[in-house]
Amino acid sequence: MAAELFAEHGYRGTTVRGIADTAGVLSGSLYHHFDSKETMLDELISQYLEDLSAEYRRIVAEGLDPMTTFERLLRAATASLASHRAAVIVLHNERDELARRARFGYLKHKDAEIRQLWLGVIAEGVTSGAFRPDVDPHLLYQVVCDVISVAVRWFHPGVGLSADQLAEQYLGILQGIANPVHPERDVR
Amino acid sequence: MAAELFAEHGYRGTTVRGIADTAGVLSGSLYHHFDSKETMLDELISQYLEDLSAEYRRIVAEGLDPMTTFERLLRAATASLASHRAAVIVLHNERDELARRARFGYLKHKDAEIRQLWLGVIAEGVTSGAFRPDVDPHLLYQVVCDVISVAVRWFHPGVGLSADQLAEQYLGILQGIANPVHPERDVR
Amino acid sequence: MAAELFAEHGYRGTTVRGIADTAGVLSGSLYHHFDSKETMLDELISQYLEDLSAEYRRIVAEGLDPMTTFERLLRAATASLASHRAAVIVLHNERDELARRARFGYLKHKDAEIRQLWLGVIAEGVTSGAFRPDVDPHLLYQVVCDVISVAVRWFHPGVGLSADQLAEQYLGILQGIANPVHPERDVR
Amino acid sequence: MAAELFAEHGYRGTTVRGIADTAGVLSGSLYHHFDSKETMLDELISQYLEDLSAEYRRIVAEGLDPMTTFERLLRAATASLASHRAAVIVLHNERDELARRARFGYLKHKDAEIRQLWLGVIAEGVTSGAFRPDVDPHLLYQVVCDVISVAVRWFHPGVGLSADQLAEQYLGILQGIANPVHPERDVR
DNA sequence: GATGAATGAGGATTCATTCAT
DNA sequence: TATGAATGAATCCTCATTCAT
Repeated sequence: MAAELFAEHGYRGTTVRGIADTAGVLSGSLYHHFDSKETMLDELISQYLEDLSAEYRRIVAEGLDPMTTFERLLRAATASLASHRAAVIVLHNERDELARRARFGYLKHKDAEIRQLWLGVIAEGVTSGAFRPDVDPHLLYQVVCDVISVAVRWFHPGVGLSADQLAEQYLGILQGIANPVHPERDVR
Repeated sequence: MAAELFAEHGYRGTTVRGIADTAGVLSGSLYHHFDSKETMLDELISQYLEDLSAEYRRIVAEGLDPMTTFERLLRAATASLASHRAAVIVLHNERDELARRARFGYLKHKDAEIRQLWLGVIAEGVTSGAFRPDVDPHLLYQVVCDVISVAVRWFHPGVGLSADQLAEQYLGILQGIANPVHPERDVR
Repeated sequence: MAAELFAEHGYRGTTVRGIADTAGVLSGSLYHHFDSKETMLDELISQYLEDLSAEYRRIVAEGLDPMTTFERLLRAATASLASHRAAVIVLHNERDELARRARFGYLKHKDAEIRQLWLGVIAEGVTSGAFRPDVDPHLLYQVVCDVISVAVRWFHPGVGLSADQLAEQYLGILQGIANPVHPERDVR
Repeated sequence: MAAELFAEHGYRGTTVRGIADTAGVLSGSLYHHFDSKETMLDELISQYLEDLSAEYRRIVAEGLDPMTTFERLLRAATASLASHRAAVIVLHNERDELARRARFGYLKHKDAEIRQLWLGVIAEGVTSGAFRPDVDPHLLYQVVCDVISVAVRWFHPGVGLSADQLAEQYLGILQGIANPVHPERDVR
């Protein structure tokens, strides 16, 4: 309930009274369930990051080849746009602001963890010759992150593309990363 | 001065007093120069959109082939990340909120104008065979927009990549849009 | 509480903090009970006009002769100086200012309604011969309004004249409106 | 220039910048001509009271009979509605507020002076039998004051009644004060 | 004399949070 | 657990006044 409001109006733009109204109670009553407005935000975001990184670890643990793993990670990422839509929006919008608060120090660590995971896959792809040798892993990761997190603004599961179709479109556009002289050139 | 604060803390998160402090005056003094906090935001954004769309029109008016025009548009876009950094950030973060206010009704019109301009170039590229026939112009435009506007969060002109180098990296990653059977395949 | 302050210092001259102080709370607390300072003013004035015009309609509905009806209206008017003292003062002082605001558009309509009611009684008095034939109904109504609304500045119920005695004094002074050749000349 | 604004929007409702705009200068420039906003108000009001009481004294000094003197005073009063329109409005609206400030202590004295002058004429009228014996001089004076000062709200010299015609209308309505058994009954 | 930027004390309003009932 | 009145700090904005140019 708070999640959707945070997503739509921003954390600052959402009032506790607004959340209470949406929940059908009075604002004072919310404080029997939450310590503070900030706690609601924290639960939303930490839950999302926990789910996402768990899914990523699961995929990598399968030990498939780099291109396939990359593809699965991308599908997991687009899937999260549907399953954790509000959290993705909020985190994207408020990340900088939150990073300044001690309470959200875990953002940096989770970020680093997830980044390492992707970078490992990409680096392996370059090393193994599956990706073009001139792909900059950091930039590629950045672009993937950007494209995913920002897509949440116009991507509506159930309308138009599905999460998987979106992933496939991205893979198509990203054809450029595959090594043209590599035997399994087509990303899909 | 207000621009950087809006970019860093968001419109809501920026106080008029904070702007005044940054400018080295008292908060009341700002009102000699601006009607309101909202006016400062408006000037920042409308100026940026004016500059950007003027540059885009200039490029299209040159009448070069679609792939070259696309490349130039992309370079202009990344260049704006340096020249209008704060405005890009603010617009990206506040667009939804602002779109609800009558005063910022022009956002919708400017958006549509710029979108038409890009879509025209992409469509021409597909028609002429320069781009792959299965490129979805709307999705490609969306991805370009997303990638550019979100890159502003980590792209710092003067540190690492230049704006032009960033554009080239993007073009590399976007190789996939070029038609492999087309004589002039390489994007660059 | 706000009413007395509006009456004494004017709407502009009354601060929300002043109202809160008088009520023994902090200024923010008032906003649990009122949307805004303007709303407090609105409630005060609209309630008064509602009460007054209801009383006037009741009197006219009795269908008594014009001079008696006129007298009763005048008594109702002076009575309102006691029962709605603050509202009368505020409305008198702020009318012009308020009439410019859309929210108080009803002032014009209520004014017209009450004016029509009085003019009807006066006109009937002139037609029936109870009032002097050269009485100008509009001017007479204006004078009555003026005298009543301005009397609120020095008239204090419980000190000196009662509201009814004030009405009688006015009727005495207004003897001039009665038709000297009419059988029931004395106003009282 | 300030006078009309004070009259139209009230003292508090008039800004120094507004006065300056009307005068075609910038607000800072006004302070070469006036100490303060309050001084502008003071000059307006004290000038008016000076002119009015001088005129009243001149009339009384003629030594005519009470009814004629009363009539002349009334004409002088209505004439002031045209000649000192803004001042009449402002004084009427702000009197209570001003009376609390030391600077405007002279208001009380001028008021008392003018009141004594009218009361003397009325009392002489009652004593001499020109006025009805049951006329309450204080109330009559009050009514005259009220009617005059409040008429300024709807009376516009040059439109409809002239100041003199207004005085005559009032005299007609006030017929009731004349002693019916007195030889010179008609007020006019 | 005029300018216009700057002052600084307020003013109305918002809102997360508390707490007695 | 829910209520809703109260808090109090913070916010945007206004405006009479000053003063260097």
